[in-house]
This record gives sequence, C-alpha cells and structure tokens, in this order.
Amino acid sequence: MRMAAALRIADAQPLTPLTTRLTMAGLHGADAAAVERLCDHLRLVPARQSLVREGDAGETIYVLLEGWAARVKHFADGRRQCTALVLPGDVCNLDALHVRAHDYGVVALTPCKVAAISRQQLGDLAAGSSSVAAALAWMLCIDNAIACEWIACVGRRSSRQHLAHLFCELLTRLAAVGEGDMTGFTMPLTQEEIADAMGITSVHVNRTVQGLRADGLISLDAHRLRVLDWPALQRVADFNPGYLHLDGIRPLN
Amino acid sequence: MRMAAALRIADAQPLTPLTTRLTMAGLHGADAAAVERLCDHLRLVPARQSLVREGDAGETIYVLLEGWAARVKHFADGRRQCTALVLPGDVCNLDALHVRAHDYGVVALTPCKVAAISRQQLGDLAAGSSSVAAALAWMLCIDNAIACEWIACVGRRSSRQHLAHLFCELLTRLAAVGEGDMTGFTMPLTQEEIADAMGITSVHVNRTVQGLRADGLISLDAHRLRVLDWPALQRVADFNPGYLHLDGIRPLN
DNA sequence: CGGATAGTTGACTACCCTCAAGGTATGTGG
DNA sequence: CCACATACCTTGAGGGTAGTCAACTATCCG
Repeated sequence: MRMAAALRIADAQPLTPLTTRLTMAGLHGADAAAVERLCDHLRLVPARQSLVREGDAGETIYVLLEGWAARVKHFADGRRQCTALVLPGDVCNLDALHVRAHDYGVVALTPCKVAAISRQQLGDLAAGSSSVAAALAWMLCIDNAIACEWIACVGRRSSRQHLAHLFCELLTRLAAVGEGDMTGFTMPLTQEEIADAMGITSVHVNRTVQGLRADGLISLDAHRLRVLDWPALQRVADFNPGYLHLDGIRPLN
Repeated sequence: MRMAAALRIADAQPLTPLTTRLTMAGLHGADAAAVERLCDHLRLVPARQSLVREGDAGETIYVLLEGWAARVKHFADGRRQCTALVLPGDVCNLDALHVRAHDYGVVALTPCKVAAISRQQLGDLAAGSSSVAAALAWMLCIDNAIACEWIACVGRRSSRQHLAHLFCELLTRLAAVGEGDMTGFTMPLTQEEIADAMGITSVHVNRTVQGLRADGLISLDAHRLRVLDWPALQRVADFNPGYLHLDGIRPLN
C-alpha cells in the first residue's frame, strides 16, 4: 500500500469542485479566497485507507478534491453501514470543528486527493467571518438533509426504489460540481460498497441492478453508469432533488 | 382543534431544557441570555398540528420547550417516515437559517410549548457572536449525528435491536435535559408513531415491544416506559451514547 | 353508554438474507 | 504466454424477518 504523499500547491489541479461549493455557500472574493488559502496542504490517499477513525478527535479537517470517500459506522459483528458518500467538493469531517470525538470513520473508496486543513485555522476563520461560519453551517445542513433522505430511503423505499434514488442523487450531486453530465457518471463503487450504503447485501444489490438494467433504465459496465431513461429513473425512485439544496445558501435578508 | 395560543413570557415556565442545551453548547452569560431573550414569543401547539410544512421557507425558527415533535417526510403513496424526534431543548427547524426550503415537515406529537424565534433576529445574533454561531453549528452536528445513527439502525439492526436502541436513545436524551431518570420516562408515542420512526409497520412494532417485554427488558404501559434492565437493553441495542455528544461542544483551543 | 383511537393476535405473503457455487476480469510471476 | 491468484459479479435454492389484511379487544372520553 502506497503511503499518503504531501504535495505542494503547485502540483495541484485547480480546486474547482470546492470553488463551486463555496460559491453555492455564498462565499465570494476575500472570504472564498481565505478558505481556499487554507487548502494548501494536499494529500494523496490510496483507496481503502481511512482518513478518520471512529472515536478520533482529529486536529485536521479534510476537504475532498478528487475521488470518492465514505463515512462509515462499524458494528460489533463486523458488519458496517455507510452513512454518507463524500464527493468532490464535500468536507469529510466538518463536525470536527464542534465535536470532541467522531462517531464515524471516513474511508477513501478510490484514490483521493484531499486538502488537509488545520481545525484551529478553519475555526479561527469562521469565528472571524460570519459568512464563512454561515457557509460551513450550510454544508452541515446539507449533510443532514442527505442523511434524513437516506433514512427515508432505507426505511420506506424498496431496494429497487432505493437504488434508483441513490443513482439519481449521485448523478445530481456530481453534475452540480462538474463531474459527469445528465447521461451518466463514472461509478467507482463495487456492489459491496453500494450494499453498505443501502443497508442490504451485495447479492441483493446485484439482483436489483439487474432489475433496473432489464427495464432499460440504466446500464452499468466497466465502472460507468449510464442513465438511459432519466425521467423514468426519477419516477421509480420518487426522486425530488429539493433536499440537495442546489439553489444555494439562503441569504439572511 | 384548538388554535395555537400566544403567551407572554410571564406565563412561561423557566426555559430549563433549553438552558441546559445552551450550556452544553458552550453558551454562558451574555450570549446565553441573548438567545433566551429571543424566546419571548411562546406558542402552545396542539397535538398533530404541523409547525413546518414540507417545502416551506419559514421566517420562524421554533425551539421546543415542552412536549415532543417529529420531523417527517411524506411519500406519494401516503406513507411517511419520521427522520427525527424533537425533544425539549431541541430546535425544530434550525436549518431554516441557511436553507431556502425545508425538505421535511415538523409535527407536534403531543401538545407542545414552543418558542417562536424570528429567523432574522437569530441570524443577526449568530452573525454578531461567533459563540452563538458555534453553538448553533454544534446543534446541527448533533442532529446530523443522530440522523446517521438512525441510518445505521434502519439499515443494519433487526427490529428488536432497533427498538431497543430507540428506547436507549430517548432515555439518554431525555435524562440529559432533566426529563425522566434512568429508570424510565413518559412515552407519549403511539405504536404507529414508533413505526414511522423505525421504518416498519405498527403491527411489527407491537410484536417487537412484546418481545422486549417478554424478556424482562422493559415494561410499557399507560404511556410510561420503564427500563427494567438497563445494561441488558444497551447490550441488545449495541447502544453507545457517544454519538449524542453529551460531553458538550468542543472548544476551539 | 357509544364511538373513536390504540393495542393485540392470527394467517398468509413477499422481500430480502444466507449460503454456496460458478463465472469473469484483471494482474502477477514463472 | 500461460498458470495462478484475487477481486468482483452472477446465479440458484432455501429460510427468516417483516409486511399485509383482517378481526378482535382494550382504553379513553364525551
């Protein structure tokens, strides 16, 4: 397993997905620049490596710039549940600012490029700028909204509806940060990882994928998900993108 | 159905559950007093009345002082999923500060006493005081942590484990704000409401309750839940209270 | 006392799990 | 280039948890 590598900012691609999210969060000019300036310490994280361990009280906050990660909870019997998928532009562990110990782990699902931000520095920035504080709170709200939608998915949707909903969510979130378009996206997750996210078994994920395939809604091959009938997929999933709050932060007045 | 009534602050009980939460959130003295001063407009809300409707973009933020409420999502086919139980001291719709439209509704499950706060005033207060902003962000983190634990409950725990976990969570949260002790609490939820929270049917809740009863873990009668064997209940539930972050907000330095 | 709401029980069904085996793709070393 | 290992996907058979439908009971309140 390769070790995580530190990079200088000069090696970095532009922070585009992060910039997109900051703009949605209402940050422009000096405030946005101040946040991006904190992202000068980049790390490459190999797949399967964990960024945050359950019970940790880290001094570092990670912003995902490239790749996919997941927030995961482990059980005594070895099973696990993914509680969130972290996509480019998302913050992996924003609650480290306010909470003494994480109740989840964060694992890289693919090789990832992350910006490692000092908790202290980000906290100071938020304390000094109410727009930055509001932007971070907005991101917390979205994490929470997605988590609540997932509760509804696991609780009340059939596996078919749930899987369709997951694909709809991923397509929409990825398109919002410029990764993939409405025809599909690169799908790095194994069926086992999808199963961890959906709270079902990988065997059942497989059968469910095949159901969607058979009905001509999607194709899924070679880590590429193609949406063949977007309206029908949304209909099956009962997908309403409102909870993603893509309309950006609500201004105070 | 009785109409909601406005009360003067003079009619109010002390804001004890809210004060407890504010203290945990690191607010003392002037900051805490400033928040409590915003809570001068009280409303009595009858059971079943909704405080917030899905899709609303309210100008009011409600702090629950007495009674129980729930955040709820509705489906096209009429079923519903409760995504959070709101207990005394909790804020019903804190994300109204940052988000243009709620993706959930809030319903009073019992007669409730709430403080109705102007979004503008709370936002101004948070913009002017970084401790207030941090306290609100801390509350968002806890909402999120609970939601993620619920995902794990619905996704990976059996109904028996899940129900035990729900009882453990409620006991712990209520005890933290001075409602009930470790022997039990007043349980106003119907089995149908428990079912909406757990993502199962009320028939199955009934059978599951009886399972826990038969094993001598709990008794549940006349809206009183008694925990007969707290260690065993925690063991069944695989309950670890860490996610509730009862150790309070993490200081910045 | 009567009506409504909530809780209980039974019979049957269906979705998803478990266990197991086989298939396919990719990478590695001889 | 082939043998082999590994990881992932696919398929089948059988079982268990939870859903559905329906009836009945208990409790609360006017």
